[in-house]
Parts: sequence; C-alpha cells; structure tokens
Amino acid sequence: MAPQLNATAASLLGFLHAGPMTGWDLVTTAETLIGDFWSLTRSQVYRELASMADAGLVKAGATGPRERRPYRLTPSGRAAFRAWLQREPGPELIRFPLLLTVGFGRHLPPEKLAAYVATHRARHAKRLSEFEAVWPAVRDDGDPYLTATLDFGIRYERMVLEWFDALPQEIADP
Amino acid sequence: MAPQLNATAASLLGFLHAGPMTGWDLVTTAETLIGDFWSLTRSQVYRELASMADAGLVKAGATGPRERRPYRLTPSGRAAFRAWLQREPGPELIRFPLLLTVGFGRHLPPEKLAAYVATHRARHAKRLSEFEAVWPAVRDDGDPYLTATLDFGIRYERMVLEWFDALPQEIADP
DNA sequence: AAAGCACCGTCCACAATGGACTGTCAAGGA
DNA sequence: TCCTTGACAGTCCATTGTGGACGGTGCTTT
Repeated sequence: MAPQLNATAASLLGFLHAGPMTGWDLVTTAETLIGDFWSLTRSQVYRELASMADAGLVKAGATGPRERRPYRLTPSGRAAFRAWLQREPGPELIRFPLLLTVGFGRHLPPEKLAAYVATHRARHAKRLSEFEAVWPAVRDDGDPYLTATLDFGIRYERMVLEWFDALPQEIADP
Repeated sequence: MAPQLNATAASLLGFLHAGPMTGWDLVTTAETLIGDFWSLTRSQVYRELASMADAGLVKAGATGPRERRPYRLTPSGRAAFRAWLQREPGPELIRFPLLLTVGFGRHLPPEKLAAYVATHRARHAKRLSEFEAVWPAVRDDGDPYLTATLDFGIRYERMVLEWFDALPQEIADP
C-alpha cells in the first residue's frame, strides 16, 4: 500500500513542500541544503520522480520552456513523507577515497601522497569558508533544524582540516 | 589493457600484499582496517575477486576445508594496484540519514526526534571508545599510514559527539 | 551424540553512481 | 543580425554497490 520510500525520494518530497519544482531545481536545492551529508545524482532524482509520479505521490505539471517539467506534491505524497520521517534513521555511510590512498601510503612515492593530501586540504578549506559565509544568515533567520545540519557541516570540515594539520611530516611534507 | 580497477577491488589487492587470503578473510580485514571510511559487502568482494581472477590480477588456490578458497596476488595484480594508487583520489561521499531526519525535524514530533538523536549519540560514543581502545597499540607499533586513518576515525567520532552535545534543547531535549 | 554456532561462499533483486548524450534557450560579441 | 557560448533540462546505460536469503561445513560445548 504505502510504497516504502528510500531516503532520497523522501527528501525530494520534503523539498516539494515549498512548492512545485523541476528535477533540476530539486538537484540544486538538495545540493545546497543537504549536499554536505546526503549525496545524490541527477539520474537518481529523475528516476525517483518518475516512480513517485507512477505511485501518485507527486504530480507532473505541464512542460514549460526547455523541457522544464515541474512536479508538485500530492496529499498521498505528503503522507508518505511523514511516514518515512517517522522511521528510525539508519547508520551513516562514509566513503573517503583519500583515506584509502593514505592507508596504503607505504606503496606510494611520498611526494605524490603529499600532493594529494594538499589538494584535498585545499578543497576542504574552501568548503569550510563557504559554510562559514552563510552561517550567520542561517543561524539568525532559519529554523533550528537546518541550522543544526549546517553546524554539522562546519564542524565536519573543521575536524578534517585539523586532521590534515596533525598529519606527521613523513606524510604531509616529506 | 591494464584493466582499470575500482577502489574496492584495489583495496582487496592491497590487503593481499600480506599473503593469500580468502574472500571471507578479506571482508573481515577490510572491515577492521578501512571499514570506518570505506564500506563494502560480501557479495561485492566475491564478485570483484572472481572478475580479478578472470583478469589475471589474482589467482585462486586449492579449495581447503569449508570451501575455503585462498586468493593470491599475481605480478600483474601488484602492478594494477600500484597503478590504481597513483590516481588522484576522488571526493568523499557521506550519507548520514539522521541528519536528514534532523533537517526535516520540523515535520516530526519533538520527542521522537530527540529519541533518535539519543540512540545515535550512544552508537557514536560506543564507536569512539572502541577506537580509543585500540589507538595506543596502532600508534606505537603500526605504520604511520594506518595510524593516520585511525586518527581520522577518532577525530570524526569526537566531532560527532561534540555536535550532539551542542544541539539546542528544542531538538535534543524538548 | 547432537546441537549450536561461527565459518565460507553463492545468488539475486534492487538501488545508486557517473558520465555520455541530446536538446533548448539567453546573452553577448562580431 | 547572426553566431557562439554556456547555463539549463532531461535521458540513458554500463558499472558498482546493497542487503539479505540460502546452503553447506566443521569446531566446540554440553
């Protein structure tokens, strides 16, 4: 009956509470709002949208310019979202390729490893500063729930940078 | 020619440097050594092993008791591993369902959210203490590369706990 | 002796990923 | 005015990953 949703599909329904959006819009809002702790891809979003439309959780509107096709929430979509939200969230999943490279670092020329480390450090520094830039606005006007998730992102990025800076010289700067 | 590996397959080759192992052994070593930042499943390990055997990167030995079938590294497996390790590691992937629940927390009864939060906090506290228990041994005798990855795990878990403890009352304890 | 359990591998349906591919419209430069 | 460029929008597919059911085997303990 109630088609059991996956977390990605449920998130899309969550975003659709703010009004009709196209797949493209959903991808970009998801990236900015939950992208730091929930990855999703374009293919996935369109697939979920199609199957949720089949299930009647969502309804496609008329195709606009550039094949733009907005989806809006239906009452049963709303219900399915609430039902999903009630379920115990599962454990987190992390896949961090750099740590694989570091872990097997003994098989790699030290300068090469150090270069990869430096590249990634820079990427995280950039992300942190982006998060910190939006922090005051989110904290002051947003709801506490979104604020908490952004806080997680900031703490995560800070932690990663500290880890980089605590790396022994043999790894970070041979 | 050189069959381009994926990270999971490459990790298996990495572990096989320590000597022949069965799929089962590989699953358990991977879980303990890289499980905190690289997830893999049994099905996946056996599939990769089979396809790497086809490609000659790995060679199956004689079946022992309990269908135990050890695989050993071949020279071309060694080469493929090194080649993979040279490649720029990609960005990390995180999927943290609890943060989704928190982010959409406005749609959830506060006590329910608080209960989920508490459950997850306990799980992370447990993991941290497990990591801290093995830390001295790894730091003192292991290689610095493995030590660095465990250090990441510890910092990550500590950060998560701090985040839990910084949550506003409305979320953590309504 | 048998019962239970950890060990070992297979199989399958389904979900997710990443990137190639096609096409559309807007804005600015020649 | 026309043309190029690039952001926008969606589709498709091969590969990779997940989760769990299933079947068998050989220690260990009672």
